[in-house]
Amino acid sequence: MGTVSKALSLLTYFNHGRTEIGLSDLTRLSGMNKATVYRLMGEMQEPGFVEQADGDRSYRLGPQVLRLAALREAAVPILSVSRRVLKDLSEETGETTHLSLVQGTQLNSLSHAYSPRHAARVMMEDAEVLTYHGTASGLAVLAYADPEFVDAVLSGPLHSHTAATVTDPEAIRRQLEEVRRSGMAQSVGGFEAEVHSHAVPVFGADRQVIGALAVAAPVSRMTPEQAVLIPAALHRAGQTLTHRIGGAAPADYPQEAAA
Amino acid sequence: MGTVSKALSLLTYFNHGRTEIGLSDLTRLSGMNKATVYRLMGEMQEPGFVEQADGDRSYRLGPQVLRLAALREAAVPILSVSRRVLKDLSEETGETTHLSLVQGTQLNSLSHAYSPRHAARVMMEDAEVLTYHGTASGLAVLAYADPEFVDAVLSGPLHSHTAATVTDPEAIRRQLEEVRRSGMAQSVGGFEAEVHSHAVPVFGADRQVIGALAVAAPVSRMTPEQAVLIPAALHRAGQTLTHRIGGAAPADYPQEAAA
DNA sequence: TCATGGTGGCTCATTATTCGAACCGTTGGT
DNA sequence: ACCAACGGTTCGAATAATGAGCCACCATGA
Repeated sequence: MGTVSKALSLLTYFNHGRTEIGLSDLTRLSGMNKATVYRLMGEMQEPGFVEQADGDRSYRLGPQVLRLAALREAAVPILSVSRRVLKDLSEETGETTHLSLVQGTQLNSLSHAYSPRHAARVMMEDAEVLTYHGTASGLAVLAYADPEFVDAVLSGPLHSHTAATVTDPEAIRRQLEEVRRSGMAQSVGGFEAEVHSHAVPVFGADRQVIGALAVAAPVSRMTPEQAVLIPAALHRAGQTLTHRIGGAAPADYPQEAAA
Repeated sequence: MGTVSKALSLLTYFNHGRTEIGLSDLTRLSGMNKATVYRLMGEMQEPGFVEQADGDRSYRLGPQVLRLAALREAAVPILSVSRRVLKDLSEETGETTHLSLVQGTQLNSLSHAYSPRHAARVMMEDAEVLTYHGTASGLAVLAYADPEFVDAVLSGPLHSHTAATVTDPEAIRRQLEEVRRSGMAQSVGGFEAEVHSHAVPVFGADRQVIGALAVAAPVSRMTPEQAVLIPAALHRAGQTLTHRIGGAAPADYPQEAAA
């Protein structure tokens, strides 16, 4: 592994539960040498990609990443475009909606919207890591990903989030077939109990899947009416989003909602 | 310079005018060897920090930076907090307001708000690089920065944006004295002609200056009434923002607006 | 008082990694 | 057919990364 990859991999240990990490923790998490981690973090600290907290000297992400994110949005305004789509979809369905994007080998939720219609909502956090096998979004992405990528994911360890999580690779492959047929993935309690999620893939300019758009509702609210309305609205919203970001669905992607 | 620094420095060449850069351009901009740039970009591409456009193979920032920015906001919610402060300040003053943050050796505008009161507004873009010597925000930061940092900035080349830009180091130092006395920086046409800017420093938890909050108005609207109202409102907003992000002003920072 | 075990920070001989001139294969303009 | 510029690749030489180990510091506590 190159030095740059090592340095960047250090940044992957930051998440919502761990927004600040000390030097020793970081060496343990990464398995690298302490001096190496120290030097790498020092180098990333100079331009402001990470910074050290005041009290203890633990590291956290720096302000420079905000600048890069703003420029990324300027180049590919996926988040700003998605916010509108998410908001409209939330209002139409009355449920929580969220967008997740493929980033390297992991899938991250990056934007979400709530509907004011119900007090009980499925809560979301941005920058949360979603598993490919245990979420509707993950399945929607896998169904349209490269076969090698699918193999890599399914050959790895498949963690169970709830009792309802499907972890058998063959069963998952059968689910993917079904997703390709309908153009939509579903997961009932696979990631969090009592949550029924629908998800559709979002495509980039090269017809490659880049993420997923999802609606997450409490299972108790999934009435027959909603079970028709949500897939239809979600399918439309997915096509809108793909189109607005300059993307295009592959030729075999179902043009009509058929869940 | 270490390999990691080199890799990260490549990311600094991206800006609003250049959101996609080809390999050759990047080698010219950085002065590095083409093979070096190629390898570095390749390494940053794997985890999704940069990605290659479809048509030509030019590079642009990748989706991973969005995740890091979301986590940075989770750790230090400076942008989300500032949006409220900026909005209130814009409404109170009737003018465009913006927040800029120190990132390594440069100052970047990162968030802004407009007032609906006037059709003619000073327009802003996020992630724009501001000079320290030619903007009110830059002067506000310099006035409270480390002396070594000030020396480094003033010993470098000082570009003229307009005919009114002050580029004489000694004149700038006198301006900084004045800023420290009043707690507020001003620039009339120093960055863009016809724009009168006020700015106050924003401080972090260690009483170090981390950025600046500014109001930018057309010179034609800077009536005597506004010339009193803006500094007062800005001064208050700066203290609010510093406080809300868990920061603290140094002991010698003026507690009352005195512009 | 003096270990003990934790932290962040740093050194330096060893070694693996990066560097860069030169070279491909394409593309696009003339 | 030519030339120039592009992205991408190679390989010996040179440079930069490595990591065991040390240091200072700060708790805790026997």
